[in-house]
Amino acid sequence: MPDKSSKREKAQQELPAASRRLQMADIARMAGVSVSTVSRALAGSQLINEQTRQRIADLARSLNYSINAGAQSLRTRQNRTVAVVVPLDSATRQHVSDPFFLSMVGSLADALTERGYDMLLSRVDAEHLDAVSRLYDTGRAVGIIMIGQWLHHDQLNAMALRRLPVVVWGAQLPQQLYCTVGGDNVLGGALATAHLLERGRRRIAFFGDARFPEVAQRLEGFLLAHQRAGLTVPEQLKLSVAFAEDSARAALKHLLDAQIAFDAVFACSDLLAMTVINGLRAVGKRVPDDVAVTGYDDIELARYFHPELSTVRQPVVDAGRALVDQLLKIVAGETPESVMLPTELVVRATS
Amino acid sequence: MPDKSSKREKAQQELPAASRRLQMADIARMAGVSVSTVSRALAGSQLINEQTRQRIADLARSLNYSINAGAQSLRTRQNRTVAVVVPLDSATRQHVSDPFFLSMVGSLADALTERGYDMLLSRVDAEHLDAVSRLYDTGRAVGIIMIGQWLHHDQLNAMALRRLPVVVWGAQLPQQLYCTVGGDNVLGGALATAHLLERGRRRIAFFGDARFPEVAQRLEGFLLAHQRAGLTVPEQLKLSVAFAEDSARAALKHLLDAQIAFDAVFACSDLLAMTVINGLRAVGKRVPDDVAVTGYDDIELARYFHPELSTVRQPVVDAGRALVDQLLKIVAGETPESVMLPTELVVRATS
DNA sequence: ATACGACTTGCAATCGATTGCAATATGATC
DNA sequence: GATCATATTGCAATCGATTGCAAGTCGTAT
Repeated sequence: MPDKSSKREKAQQELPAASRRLQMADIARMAGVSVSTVSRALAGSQLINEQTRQRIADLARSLNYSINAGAQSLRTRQNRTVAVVVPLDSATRQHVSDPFFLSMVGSLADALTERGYDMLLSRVDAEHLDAVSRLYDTGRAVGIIMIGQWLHHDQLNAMALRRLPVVVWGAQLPQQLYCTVGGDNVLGGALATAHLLERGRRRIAFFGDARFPEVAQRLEGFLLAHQRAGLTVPEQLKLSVAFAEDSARAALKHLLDAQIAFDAVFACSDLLAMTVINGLRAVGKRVPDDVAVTGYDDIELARYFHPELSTVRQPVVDAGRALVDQLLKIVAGETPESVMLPTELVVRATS
Repeated sequence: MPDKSSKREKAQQELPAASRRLQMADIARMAGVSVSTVSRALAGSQLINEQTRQRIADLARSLNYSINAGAQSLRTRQNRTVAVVVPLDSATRQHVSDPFFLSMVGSLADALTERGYDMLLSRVDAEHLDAVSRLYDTGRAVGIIMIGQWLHHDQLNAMALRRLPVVVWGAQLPQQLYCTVGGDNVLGGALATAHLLERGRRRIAFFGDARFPEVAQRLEGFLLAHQRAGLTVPEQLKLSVAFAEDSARAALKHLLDAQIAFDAVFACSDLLAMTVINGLRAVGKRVPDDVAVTGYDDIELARYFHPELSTVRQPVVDAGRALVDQLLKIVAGETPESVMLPTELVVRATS
């Protein structure tokens, strides 16, 4: 090759070949063919002679060569990466470490792996949720799965309007432009409540922060079950409790201090339920004899708890699959419906 | 522009501009400057007139434009993504769902976010661990963090030989070519054991699978503590227990059925410990009165357990930071030492 | 009026792959 | 032996950005 080379990009040439990342041109040179042929061979094109193809494939494998993802996706305009976003609460500066969300991440990782997708995991400040779109705008991911809609209904709608491929784990809301996958929270709330009522409990305290859509729906189910039983719920028993340990402890303390009678607690997460049970135990109340408690989520450790926790199961594995399925549909240009997954009550020992 | 255009790539032009992903050329056209200028403006180059820069930046922001990551990393040969790998056990076809690993993922996500890196999360079949290198070979990630070395010491060494930037959460081993970050397992094992001995326990059962390097070291500490106290451990009390619930249950059943006396259990994970405690309770043994139990990891739920679990804390947050730090050093061309993080005993109610 | 330097901006090559079309080799057909 | 269809392979443009160098503008000193 004559002096067509410029002195522009110099670093490359001077490095010892060994320490450079292998690229298609290297394979081509070693195989004595052109880059096009290597590209086609590795893509399994019919155009390439079977022997050549095999030879190139073997060579590439033996050298541990793999195609540069950036270059490939640049040229083909596609990639196989999905962004999963776990919003973190900047207000409390605390990381969303609820085991339920973590297990959802695990389930998503599996579902994506099954389908040959990679997962880009981001924690994003819930206040700057729009930063999420960057993951898509930069072409890093073909779509976004958000775990938890929290208080961000409007922002999510805005994102959907911008035509961002996004699916959200959460509740279905009226006026919702984005696709959600979630459990049947009304049913879940109703099931747990009806169960407690059936057990003869009449003063069931609700522990949850109804600003969150999912919790609001569970509250709705809670009230519905009472209504069906011809009962009304005193305001005192509807406690606004954040998904945080001290919040649950404070609420329990409030009930006890104010001497508000209650014989059951419907907690909106298993962690809340466990905190409540431990708090009750600390003041000498027995579970479920004095107070029955149900949780929500059915995290793995609910079975390990003592007494084993009665709870409403969220189908994490199905959820992971469904979230991925719906997202891929959106990516494929469809506009899939939101999905509501079946929810079931798991009665164990705390109720 | 004259007829220099070919009919090759046609899709692009015909699409309504709205549905196409915005690119630098669009911004350039709208701002009435060249692509180079936009590139420099967005990169904050001093070469660009401040007003122009501001104008372009505003335009880009208002249009929600962000630079295509693939093209950028192709050109600059760098990117800000780290792959985190959670091996999954293909033998049992079971997903590694231990809360400890999940919380490590969370901690890594935080540590990476702090440093402006994205996290690519993969679950990889432990049998085909070499697939991991693909994440690097394809240029998708600048380096790899493996959570758990399991039984793959040799494969990890091989990867290090291939000069893959990789850091592993696990134990330091002799002849180790890769960088690890881990707790002081020998110390951890010794601390818990010494504590149980101090409490007057003399027949402590060890629950763990010593094929795993970390567990082997905990066993070493376990034996060391006995030795220091002038005691020896009967073989019967060293039980090989996998990180799985049924395995723990079976081991406990074996102890009881064979009427092997024991007054304490040192379990190599909190999940194991909880399983043991529940099993003991099922047969009417009291914890810690009849049998004291300590776990390992100090997962968040250890505090929620009843009785609250005594355990050896693994510093998950520091671990995340350290793993990231070491990896970035490797990426920067250094060859950092392995890190051993401090380990402490947390005495709660089960011992 | 000319020249020179300081600022700004644009041109065009480049990153590592993919792919339409042209080019070549091979064998079959007449 | 010339022609043509078929099977393989290579050339060169392209994806969306970055960046060295050239070129342009403007003010001012000569």
